[in-house]
Amino acid sequence: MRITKKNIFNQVLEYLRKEIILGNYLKGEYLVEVNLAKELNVSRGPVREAIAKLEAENLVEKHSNGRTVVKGFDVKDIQDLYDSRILLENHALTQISSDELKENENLLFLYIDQMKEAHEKGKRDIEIDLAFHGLLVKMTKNNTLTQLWLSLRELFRTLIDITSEVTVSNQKEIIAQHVRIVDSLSDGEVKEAQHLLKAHLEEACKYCCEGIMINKRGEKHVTGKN
Amino acid sequence: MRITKKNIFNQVLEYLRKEIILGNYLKGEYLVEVNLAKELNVSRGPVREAIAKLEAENLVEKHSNGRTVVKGFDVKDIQDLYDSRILLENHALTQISSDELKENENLLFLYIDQMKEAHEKGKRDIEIDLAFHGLLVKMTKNNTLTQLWLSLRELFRTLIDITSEVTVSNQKEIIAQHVRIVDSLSDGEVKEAQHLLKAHLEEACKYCCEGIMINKRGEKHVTGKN
DNA sequence: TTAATGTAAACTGTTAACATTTCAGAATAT
DNA sequence: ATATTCTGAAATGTTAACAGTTTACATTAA
Repeated sequence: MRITKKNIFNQVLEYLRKEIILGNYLKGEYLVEVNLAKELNVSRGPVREAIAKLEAENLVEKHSNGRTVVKGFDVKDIQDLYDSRILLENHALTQISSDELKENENLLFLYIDQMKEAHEKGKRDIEIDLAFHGLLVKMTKNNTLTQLWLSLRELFRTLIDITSEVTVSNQKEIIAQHVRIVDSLSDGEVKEAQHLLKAHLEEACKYCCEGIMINKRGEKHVTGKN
Repeated sequence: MRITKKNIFNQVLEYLRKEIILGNYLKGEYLVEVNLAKELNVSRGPVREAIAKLEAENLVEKHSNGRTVVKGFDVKDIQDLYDSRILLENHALTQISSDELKENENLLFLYIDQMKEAHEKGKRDIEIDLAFHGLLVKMTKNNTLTQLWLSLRELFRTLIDITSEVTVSNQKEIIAQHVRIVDSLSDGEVKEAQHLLKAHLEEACKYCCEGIMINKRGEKHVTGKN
């Protein structure tokens, strides 16, 4: 990996997150700060910070003796992630006040327009997609709910990033689904919006699993030796 | 605060978490690594780590310039926390297989017995209480759901710890509610279990809000000056 | 007076070194 | 042979110093 001088911690984090998801670090493998620091030509500080974040993302586990072991990542984990995201976002839909919706409707449609724009250029704009879904949660005004959603955000960003070659094709349908969700919400049809959102995310999950399978390195359980 | 030689990072974290919740650091106030390090007689490393965790707990916010500002904590935040916990745990109840339940029923009742034991000694065992609720979530086998719940755990531990003088009185009722929840689950009455769990946590929330109000320092909005 | 510019202090990001704990294997005793 | 104790290596926890950026404020120009 090429590490530039600034924001070292973030670069290390993104590198490790991607490698674990892709299976280049295997379940049971130890992450040793000194070794990683040497490999990546950085000091232990940023590596330590990155590992702490990976722990919060459930990709590694810190033992009581301080050592860090990779938890691995497979299709089941993707499904768990999407299941939980469906739970959070569908709950969010029930908690949005009509005032709050009115205030943010324009922004929701702006995001939709920006996705259309990107799609016309043959691109997929992950950030805007996540901003759209994030706004649905933010509109609840529930700080904890928002925080929980945000704690999954980077993981989804990486997942979508890795699998974008699979998902870029059905961008048009994704955008249409976003429109339908907002329309249902505006009409006060919360149940309908929930149904649409669930289907939307389940489809995304399906494509994501496919995309990961394609890119993932072959599984092989490693018994924990450094 | 007295800082002992080992596990400095954790001590700093718990100190800061408690202080922010109690309102001894106010909304808008800056957390400066160098100052905190001097105040607590430790180096910046552990302080940095602690601040990163506080950020994940939504108690502070890191600006793009790197500076850390306290987000504050009030009754609304407690309600958000409990609302989200109800969401996670009630969803968990729907996802527990009967096999999984059979396997863990004994452990659930063990926790209940341990709470009874503590109660007979006039104590309240926070850890066991949290272990009980945590097991409900773990039984879903959904890694993400479990992780989300765990990310709230320390915050709840601190909250319950601060407010334990209020909640220790109704320990007996809390234990009885735990029993009823497990019984409903065992009978396959998931809806009933959800209803009981929701009421259980809403009551806990109420007592927690009371307890915090008693212990909290008077609010005063500080405009962000170091 | 207001805006622009320069500068020292304050603060974070990063690195490197020191301290302590944990681990693995050799040496010893039973 | 098996168990136990010792010892050095390896890894984490912590500290301290360095580098770069941002902030705050004084100075200058319009």
